[in-house]
Amino acid sequence: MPETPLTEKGGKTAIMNENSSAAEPNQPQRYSPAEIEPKWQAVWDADASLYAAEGHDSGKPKYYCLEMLPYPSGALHMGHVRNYAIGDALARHMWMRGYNVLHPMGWDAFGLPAENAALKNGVPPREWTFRNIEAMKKQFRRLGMAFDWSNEVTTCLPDYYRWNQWFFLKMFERGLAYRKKSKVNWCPDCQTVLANEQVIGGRCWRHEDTVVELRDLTQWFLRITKYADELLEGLDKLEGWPEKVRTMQRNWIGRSEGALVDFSVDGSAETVTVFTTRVDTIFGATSVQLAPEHAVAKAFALEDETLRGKIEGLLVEQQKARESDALGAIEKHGVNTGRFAVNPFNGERVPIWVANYILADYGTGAIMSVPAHDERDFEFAQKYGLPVRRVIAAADAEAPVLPYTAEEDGVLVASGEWSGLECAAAQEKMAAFAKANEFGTPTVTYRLKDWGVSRQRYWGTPIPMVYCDKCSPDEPMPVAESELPILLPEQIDITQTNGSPLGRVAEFVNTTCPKCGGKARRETDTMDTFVDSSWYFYRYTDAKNAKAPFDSDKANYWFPIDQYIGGVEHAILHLIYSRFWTKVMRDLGMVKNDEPAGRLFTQGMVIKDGAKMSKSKGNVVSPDEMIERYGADATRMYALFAAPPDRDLEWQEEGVAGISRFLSRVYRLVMKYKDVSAAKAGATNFSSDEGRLLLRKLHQTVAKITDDFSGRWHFNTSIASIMILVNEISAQEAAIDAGKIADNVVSQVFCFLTLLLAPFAPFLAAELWEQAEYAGDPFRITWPVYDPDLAREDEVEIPVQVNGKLVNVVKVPAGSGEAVVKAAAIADEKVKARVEGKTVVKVVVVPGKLVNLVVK
RNA sequence: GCCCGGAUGGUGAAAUCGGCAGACACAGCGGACUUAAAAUCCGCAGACCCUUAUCAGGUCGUGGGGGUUCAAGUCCCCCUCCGGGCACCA
Repeated sequence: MPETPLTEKGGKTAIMNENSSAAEPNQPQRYSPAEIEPKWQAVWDADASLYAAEGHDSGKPKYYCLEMLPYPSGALHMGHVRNYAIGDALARHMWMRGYNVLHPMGWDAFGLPAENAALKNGVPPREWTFRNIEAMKKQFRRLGMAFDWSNEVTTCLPDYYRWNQWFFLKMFERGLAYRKKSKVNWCPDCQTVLANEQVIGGRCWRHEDTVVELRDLTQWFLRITKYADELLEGLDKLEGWPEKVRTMQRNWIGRSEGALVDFSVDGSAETVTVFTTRVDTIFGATSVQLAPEHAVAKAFALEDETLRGKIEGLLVEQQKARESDALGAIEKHGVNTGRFAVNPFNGERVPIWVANYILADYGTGAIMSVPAHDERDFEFAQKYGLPVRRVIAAADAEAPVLPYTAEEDGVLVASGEWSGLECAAAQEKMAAFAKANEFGTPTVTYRLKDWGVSRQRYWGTPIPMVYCDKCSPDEPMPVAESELPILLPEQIDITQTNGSPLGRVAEFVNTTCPKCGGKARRETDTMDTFVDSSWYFYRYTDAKNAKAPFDSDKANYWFPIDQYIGGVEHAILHLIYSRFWTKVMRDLGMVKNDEPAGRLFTQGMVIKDGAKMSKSKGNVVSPDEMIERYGADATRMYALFAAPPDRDLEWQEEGVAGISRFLSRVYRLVMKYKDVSAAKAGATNFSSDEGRLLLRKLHQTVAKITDDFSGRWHFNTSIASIMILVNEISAQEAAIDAGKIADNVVSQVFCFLTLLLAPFAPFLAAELWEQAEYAGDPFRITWPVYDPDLAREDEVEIPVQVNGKLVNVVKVPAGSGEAVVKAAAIADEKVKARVEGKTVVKVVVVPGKLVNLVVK
């Protein structure tokens, strides 16, 4: 290849001017992602086995690298690009490190947008969904994502959702799936019920502006609360998960230890059971407060028309506050029922009130009010003139005695036989006493509620239950396992929006009773789509299994997921459901692991002009546009370079252009020296200082990037270090041209450079690998091995400080001991000048780091 | 109110274990090449002061205040602001 400066510069200019890449002979080609990328895309697409996971007998250690599966909305957005660029770099790196990698992809394909699109455009949901899947798969391929498509999972296919139904039946058998009437969240936009986890700040998770209503409906629930303690305790062991996510889940589960205490209702057979975390303050209880919906409150209301009206008023206030997410700010109102409850500890009669701030669905829906030691109770007591009675001594005897003491800890007073006990001890003993005397018990409550999975929508998994008119019209009966899948009818009219669309499909609804063979109706609600995503990653290990959700041996080989990557928006939703599902599957004997993922990484958002990209803000940057202009390699590499992966990333197109320029420089350099491959990456010899320098920088870069992959994941600095290496190569270009650097050094430099680039810019790496005629597939070649001897510096620069201020930098041989470093520092002219006329009090020498002279 | 993050040049950021603050880029400025522009290549670049054509030198500087230390972006205490989660949860 001709290497005259003339052709290098002049030739290149000419080509750029003509905007043509069809280089004339003797003229170097320029970097053209538009040509390289489709070429390699075709090669990779042609061989489905290329990124397929190997069998259990591969002899390699396994590595399950997983990114959260996308919803097929129609097009990938930058958040996807970032998410999958991180996962793909990791997967490719692990392949290169010799692991058997599972890196699958699928589609979270059920859901409301498909129905909405159908309503809007008249396209059947299935057609809309598959059209989108095709478009997005194309984008994935364009981006060069190394997914194992042989294990693709599409949740809206009967092959998949039949197992949702199967799991549902298993859960029903074990009492983990049940039906009950309760207050549920209703999104008027979605026209369906939502789980608690899908209500964020009182609003729908899909409709930020839509306030969720509460409705009384009979719904299917999954008993996630059975696992509440295990879900909570398991968090302590999930050290590979972000602390933030663990905290969010802890808050969500909301475990609270306390006691139940029965107050009998004076002159009635009724009992009011209160939940309290502070049973030690019970001698300070001056009233009992009931939620407006409490059964006892309702019973009182039946006897008293006026009271009923007032209680209903309180309920309305509470519901309004709930719906507008203003429960915390509600003005406390209450009504005295005129009835009394008896405190079982001291036999005292205290008035029973109904209050608007007491929630029916937390604890028992009833509390004992202790105004002296609870701020809310104090506020209420002040308003209605209820007595305030202190039962915990002030820590400071000198402290003025205020009505509301706020003491939370100390010694009990005015509490009968319990006086003198420390609060903590009293809590334990009093709860035990209550239990022994059968008027209470220690207990634990949770904020976590069972997972409501019924959706009054069409595009989802049919719930495999039937109701027989004859046998038991209100009792659901499971369909036989052999009947599965209960197919979702495809040709249906969904233009009516009220009620479950399936209810209008006679051929779906009408069936026969599994018990009596008579007429029966199918359940017409479908399952929450979060059911689909709760176990999809197990299906990836055995996606074509027609006899079971997956083979246990296969799942046990791959699980737990070694690295799971996705957005933090699923910290509670998807990630708590999947943990639950894994525990259920474990208890069914299907898997051995307790947790689905050993390590979780939540990447930051992609923002533009300081705000999350959204259509309404008009700040959306399309990945296609970026690929069009700069190529897929530059686009994904920028997504990794612009910020560390866990932080938000501000998208700046100039930055993508910068990465593209960098890749052009790499391309030019590798192409220029590709013929210096005679020696290939063999033994190294130091023919010159320049060669040694270059080799040192190379091995330092290998060390740095290898380290980043194994823990820190600061790929922005990995890429920066490749840039530094390339800058060094550029700086040594003249030396290479002058023959001062041995061919085998040059060869190793370019060979390793290509490999280091491979996880970040796979298309370019593949092209350069081929151009330089290196052997094998670069993505299966061993990751470059760092040689500490080559990476070691001969000389190090040691900053010298005087009284902590930098004065100069001295050079000493690497590994110099304290005495040498100190001598060099003291001998330095600048240091001498600074120290002159003063006394050196102390010399701090940190070998390899710095010297600090303390002078007076 | 409680809990978890975060704040570093014009911008994105780096500094991994307490040891040269600002690596690497983007934008900018200057230069080379060019009739010219684009592209490319080379160089400059925290703020301020002194000098002032330089060369060189000095002071300050990682949201604010205090502390520990020979040495603090990093550790400790207090505070401000921003993002996120939970919230009359008894």
